[in-house]
Amino acid sequence: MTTRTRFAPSPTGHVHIGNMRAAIFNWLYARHTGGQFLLRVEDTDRERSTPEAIKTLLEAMDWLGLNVDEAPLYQSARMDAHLAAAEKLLATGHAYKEDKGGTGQGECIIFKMPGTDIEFTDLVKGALKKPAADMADFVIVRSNGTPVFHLANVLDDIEQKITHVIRGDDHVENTFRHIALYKALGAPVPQFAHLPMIINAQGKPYSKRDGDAFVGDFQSKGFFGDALFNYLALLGWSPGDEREVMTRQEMIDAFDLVTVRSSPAQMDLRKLLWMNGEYMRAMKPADFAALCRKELAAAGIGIEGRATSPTEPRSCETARSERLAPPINSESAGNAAVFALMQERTKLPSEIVSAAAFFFSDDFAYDDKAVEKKLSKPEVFQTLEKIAGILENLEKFDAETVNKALHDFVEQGGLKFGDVMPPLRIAVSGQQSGPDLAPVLAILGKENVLVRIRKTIARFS
RNA sequence: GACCCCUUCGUUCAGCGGUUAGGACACUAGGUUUUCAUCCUGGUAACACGGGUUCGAUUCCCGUAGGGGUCGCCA
Repeated sequence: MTTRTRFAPSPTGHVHIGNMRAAIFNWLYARHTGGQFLLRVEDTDRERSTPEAIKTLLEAMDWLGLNVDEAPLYQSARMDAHLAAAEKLLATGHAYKEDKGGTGQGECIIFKMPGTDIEFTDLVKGALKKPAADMADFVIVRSNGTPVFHLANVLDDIEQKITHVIRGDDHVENTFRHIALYKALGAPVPQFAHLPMIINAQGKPYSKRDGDAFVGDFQSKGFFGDALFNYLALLGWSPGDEREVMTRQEMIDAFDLVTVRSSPAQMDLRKLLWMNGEYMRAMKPADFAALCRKELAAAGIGIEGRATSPTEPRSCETARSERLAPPINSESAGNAAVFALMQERTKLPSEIVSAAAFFFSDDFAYDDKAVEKKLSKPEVFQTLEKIAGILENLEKFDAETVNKALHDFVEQGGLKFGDVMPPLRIAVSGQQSGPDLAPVLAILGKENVLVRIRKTIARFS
């Protein structure tokens, strides 16, 4: 018998990270066992289950690569079947009608617990047992005629032939009731695996106020679906060895439910960030370049020529002449060099713009603190002037040549690197930190570097 | 309150009767670098507590404490 797992969320417009981890474990288990992974949309709450909410859900799954093997089952379409089953339970004596609480709202249908102890072996928590005395009968159809979660959930799992119910810890108590339902319905009881919750630093369920709690939050911040998947898979599970950054296939191969931990786990956004950086570095240069282009374009920075600033049209010749020399040439080699420099030091796409914009725009902003700290003494400007002179006379302007020229300058002048490099970096980039300076200068090109140095001198001396 | 579950470095995952208790993130000290980041080499840091069982417990059992979950005509 092939395994069939499912993700059964109720669409609310947001997909909680804890829910998504349950989906990931379901997916991983189905793939590991060569079975099927299904989706059931529990959309009986018509208020919240809007088309947009369902779309959000589907997009989140798609983003994380959680492909399903069959068309989703929409619970709202199953009401007749649920009600019919309730009638059957009534007919077989497993349920009865009652005006519970005597509210006068009419009779609801109540499932009669069998009166025996119920036990099952949870795949992650082990043997679990509940005595008959601790379990009360429960409502399966409301007095308004609508089915309750327990009935609908079990019936749909039967309909979808689910063999392994992998879900959140908060459902363990329900499981005893569900097992009784399966038996009364004459259906085989599936295996259960209850996942511990994701908690915050206070040990409470991780929620929105603890930080990013929804899949969409991570997506919009630029995290990769694969990185989040990888991180979440490792929250409560490990392959048994010391691998952490793993491919999908490696995770599928190593996954198992019995090795899932049964204690709650806390989100560590810093480790997620680190992992995202690992995925960033593992990207193909071409893919990373495409990402850079996208980010820069979104920030209004054209990388094939001058900066494109919507507020500053550059058609006027006068305005043009006042601007700096053109930024680096638009040859793809130049861009590729920038991207290569960035790929080594970026963890989130959003960092690209702030760190690399100066390559493409002569309108880069100066870091006030850096200026105050490094460009305050008069002699700094003399030094910059000298450097400009030296660079201007260089025949070649590749990183190696530039690097040697700068080293020679420092040594012959009896200076310290700290007196020379930081001001120069600020002059050409506005920032006090960044990639190796020589390659940066080489990429910018001699003309740009000279103009930027002189503009800096003019502005701050 | 009742019932159930959980408890190894700050976080996370290993360990499944005998280990110098390991890896990763974070932190930190050096190295590399003009700087930040990357990278390399180190370091700090944990078995909640008390009883058993055993030649021997982080590992097994029982308590205690702490934390969490569930007790709806919500899902």
